Amino acid sequence: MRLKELQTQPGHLIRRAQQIAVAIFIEECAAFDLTPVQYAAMVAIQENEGIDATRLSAQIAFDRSTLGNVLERLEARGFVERYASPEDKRVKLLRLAPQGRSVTQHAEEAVKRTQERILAPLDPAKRRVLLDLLAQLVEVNNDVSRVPQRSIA
Amino acid sequence: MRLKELQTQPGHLIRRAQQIAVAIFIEECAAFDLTPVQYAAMVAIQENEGIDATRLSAQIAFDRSTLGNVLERLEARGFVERYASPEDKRVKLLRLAPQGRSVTQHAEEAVKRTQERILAPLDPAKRRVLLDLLAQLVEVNNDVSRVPQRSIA
DNA sequence: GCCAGATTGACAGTATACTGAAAAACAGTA
DNA sequence: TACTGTTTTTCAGTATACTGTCAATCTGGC
Repeated sequence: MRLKELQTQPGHLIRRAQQIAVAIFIEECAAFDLTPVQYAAMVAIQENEGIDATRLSAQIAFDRSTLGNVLERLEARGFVERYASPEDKRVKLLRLAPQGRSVTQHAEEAVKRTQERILAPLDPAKRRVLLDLLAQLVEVNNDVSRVPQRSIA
Repeated sequence: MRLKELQTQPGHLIRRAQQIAVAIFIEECAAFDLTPVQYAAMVAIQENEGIDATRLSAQIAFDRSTLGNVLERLEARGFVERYASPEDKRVKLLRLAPQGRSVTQHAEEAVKRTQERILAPLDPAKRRVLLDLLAQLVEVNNDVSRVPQRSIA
């Protein structure tokens, strides 16, 4: 395949879009030193206090192993607390520490700006179309990536 | 922000799409043990024999540090050769080894299948729209990510 | 010819993202 | 109760992706 052709393929365009989306996020959230993944994890934990890591990974579509490292860093920074489940000794439950709640709240504006900047090149009608198409693509292919889908109790 | 809302934002959808696109690529190209990045690098080197790593990184929108590691692995597998430039002692030039040419050629069908599978959830009209919108988004935001744009001689 | 600034490749460090394996703990059944 | 199979976490290993830094080298202006 020619390079020119490869650059018009969905794989390449999606990879570039991801690079750009992350770069904008890091830029906007520099004051909080947060990554997209860390922010999503904290939002999900806040809404599901006492969730365990496996179920959390399904909620935000992370690889389970990756999430372990993310949580370790968030715990080290005092944003997330892990505590043993009283019912199941294998499980560690998750909740936001006060600092984590504070950071998540203060970063919200920056996250909103991030999402706007990602779509800025498109007019409003096209933005809706793009989000709609991406949502379809992700939903139908949902079971392709390793992310667990099962038992989101 | 609510988790439900976050999951409809471009950042999340693009990240999921990237996870899915890579997973499909790895699956389709399992016989060749190639990643999307490695394949793109070899296609670009094949078309630009004697290119150096910095210019290559601009062609395929890689971070230069990342590309160094990718090339190291490709060289170790005997797919790519690095040789000193006769004109500039700082520079190492790149070319495909015979094995690299062979693998690139044989993987082409699998790569095409990959791109089709990524877009499979959408009907042909929507596929064109999605690719068009992503291309716009990527082009306008091209200078956001760290990837070098300059001096694509 | 010489020097200041730029370029190139390499390196160390951090953060996703995945595979595969292992140990601990659990649940259901015989 | 003992056994089997599953679940949960953790670990080691690999591959992008980025930041920042460094030494070697090149280039342009003097």
